[in-house]
Amino acid sequence: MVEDRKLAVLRAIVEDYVSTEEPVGSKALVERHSLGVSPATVRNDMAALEEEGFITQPHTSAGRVPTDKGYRLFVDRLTTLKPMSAAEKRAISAFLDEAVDLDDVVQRSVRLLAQLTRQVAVVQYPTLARSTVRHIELVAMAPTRLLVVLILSTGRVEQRLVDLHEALSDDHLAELRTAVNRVTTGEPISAASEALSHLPAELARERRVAAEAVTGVLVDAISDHRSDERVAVGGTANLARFGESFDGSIRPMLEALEEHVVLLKLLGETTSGGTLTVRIGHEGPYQQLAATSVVATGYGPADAALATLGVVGPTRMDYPGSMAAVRAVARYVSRILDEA
Amino acid sequence: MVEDRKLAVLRAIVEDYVSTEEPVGSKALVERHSLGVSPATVRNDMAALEEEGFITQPHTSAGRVPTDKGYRLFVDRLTTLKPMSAAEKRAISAFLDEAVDLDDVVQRSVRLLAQLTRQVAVVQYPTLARSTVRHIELVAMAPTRLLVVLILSTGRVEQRLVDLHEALSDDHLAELRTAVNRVTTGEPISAASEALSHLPAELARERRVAAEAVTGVLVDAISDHRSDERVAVGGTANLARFGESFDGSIRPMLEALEEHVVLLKLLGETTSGGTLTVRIGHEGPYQQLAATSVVATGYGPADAALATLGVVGPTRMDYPGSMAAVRAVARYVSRILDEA
DNA sequence: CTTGGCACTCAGGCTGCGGGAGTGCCAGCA
DNA sequence: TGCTGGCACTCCCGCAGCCTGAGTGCCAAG
Repeated sequence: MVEDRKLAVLRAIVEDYVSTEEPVGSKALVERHSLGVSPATVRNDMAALEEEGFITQPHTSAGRVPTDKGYRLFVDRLTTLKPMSAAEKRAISAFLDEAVDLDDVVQRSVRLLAQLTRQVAVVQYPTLARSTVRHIELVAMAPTRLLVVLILSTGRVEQRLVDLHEALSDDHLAELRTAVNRVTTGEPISAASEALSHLPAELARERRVAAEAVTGVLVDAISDHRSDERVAVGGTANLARFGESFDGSIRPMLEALEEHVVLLKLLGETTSGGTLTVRIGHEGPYQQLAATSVVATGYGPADAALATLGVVGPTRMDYPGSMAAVRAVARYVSRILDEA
Repeated sequence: MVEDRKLAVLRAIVEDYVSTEEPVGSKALVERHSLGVSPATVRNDMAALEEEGFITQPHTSAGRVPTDKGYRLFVDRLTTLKPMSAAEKRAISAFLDEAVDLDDVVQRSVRLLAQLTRQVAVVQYPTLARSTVRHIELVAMAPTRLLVVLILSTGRVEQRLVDLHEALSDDHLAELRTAVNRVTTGEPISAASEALSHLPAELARERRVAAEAVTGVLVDAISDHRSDERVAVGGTANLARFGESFDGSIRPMLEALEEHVVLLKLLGETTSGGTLTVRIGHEGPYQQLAATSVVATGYGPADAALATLGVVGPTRMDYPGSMAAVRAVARYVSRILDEA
């Protein structure tokens, strides 16, 4: 009973602090939330909550502010993430449906997420690791020059130019094309890579050199994890709104947003299934970003997430809203990718 | 003679102000620059410069600060942009040479430019408008589903899925592939688009439906100027360094960086040939960004620039350095694109 | 045209002083 | 045992005033 009220008080503190950005006092609390008790009672509860480390005072005679531990409790036990309204759902769905290709899907998602949450949004491009090869195309650009196009199941397209030592006839080219597609189509990229590297040995000697050049570049493109590190970022302008929420400077934040590797680490392990990950302040891997929280989730087919998307903001952020938005966007994106 | 000294004073003011970010007074000036005259003399010159509108005082009894007009004069007449050092050149060249594809070139350029200038760098992706069609590939993904891949001379690759109403035999597919390539290869995209839209009419009736679907999607992809609006942005973290250089808030700046259309307008008309464009403060199209300057130039083949790249920063920026860096990067990027 | 001298101005840092929001504690009451 | 009103206490914050120092404009002399 008393415990329940203490939690209600904590919830009220978090909500008020998030919306006003100012330490919240006992009097203001009872006025704005109908707790049914007097300020004095609330003060007692607050003292207890402070004792337990959920809230703190910036200085004597100031109101209380949630600690990271307080936010954690709030997120774990006090949050019911309100579902998106029907109108919002329609808007999301309509906006994402207009996307013409993978790039566009990612761009749109990041914009959408930034707008919905009014925070900085981050969307990782679908990882290569889980995709399968859809098709490989070889195009002769010049007698000794080939364009190699690699198309993956996620819609990602990689292309490379290959210079050959000697000209390749159309027939040999067709043969090679058939061969590489035969061993790779439908395969996950790891298997494809494996198969490709064995391929030249199976061919007649005179084609082997050309084949090696082509498979070499393909293996290279496949194992090039550059694209695993790609992320799209949006809503940076929202940082300005927070001004001093990040104790002092938004600099570390801006730096993190530039370093995609850092961002990915922030987003954390990609979780599959609808699991939302919430990292609050110091829980994250970077000292510099102790005033920063992350709400993220994986997206892609239910059983095997392709990548992660989420929002990054000050610890004093609207968790229920952000969580709902992140989950909703992840769902819609997953669906879109599934259809394509 | 006197005029010359006045200009020297202006230059000194700009240089000092840029490096210290503080209004510069007559005494400090003669100490740091060997002007060979006394502070009193400098004061007279300053009064004249202020009269003419090149400098201003934030308030009485403060030092002087250059006005936009002052920067303009500095850039137009007082700047000798020092060439990059040999080491810098090598570094630039080496870094850009590692790029594997167009995307990578752009990404690397933007990073490089941001590092060299310690400002926010912006690189526009090569426009479609001036590119020619290199190849079109049609790949059957399923009996009634085609993947259409459009490869342009700049290295850009667009891909679209097309659903057909009825299955297309391999022969017909090959025929169609030959046909679309015949009328488009090597053509600039405007001509290619034109040619494609006439193509179906030339074909036998039973192939026309499929052809229309394919050419339709191609024309669509070609005339889709989405990609003309694409830009890469880097070095945002440098904004933090400037803190209050943008009178008050970096917000408008952050917003501009998100809106690619705005950014492109900021960069301005793409100029061909080595011409550097410098926009200072209010000269730009946006009221909001009156404290912002842009140094930009076109890149691509000497006669026909493909797109623009540059840096964006506070009006109090290092113009000679930025200009040199922008020019150098533009040159190297042009060369790389030429080779590819 | 330059220079040293001089009086003047004013932003910014420092100090001191309430006001007010908020707290902790305590005694009384249900 | 838990809630409540009262009360003394703390201390941030905003405001007013002071003062210093950098910087200026003007002037008369070289």
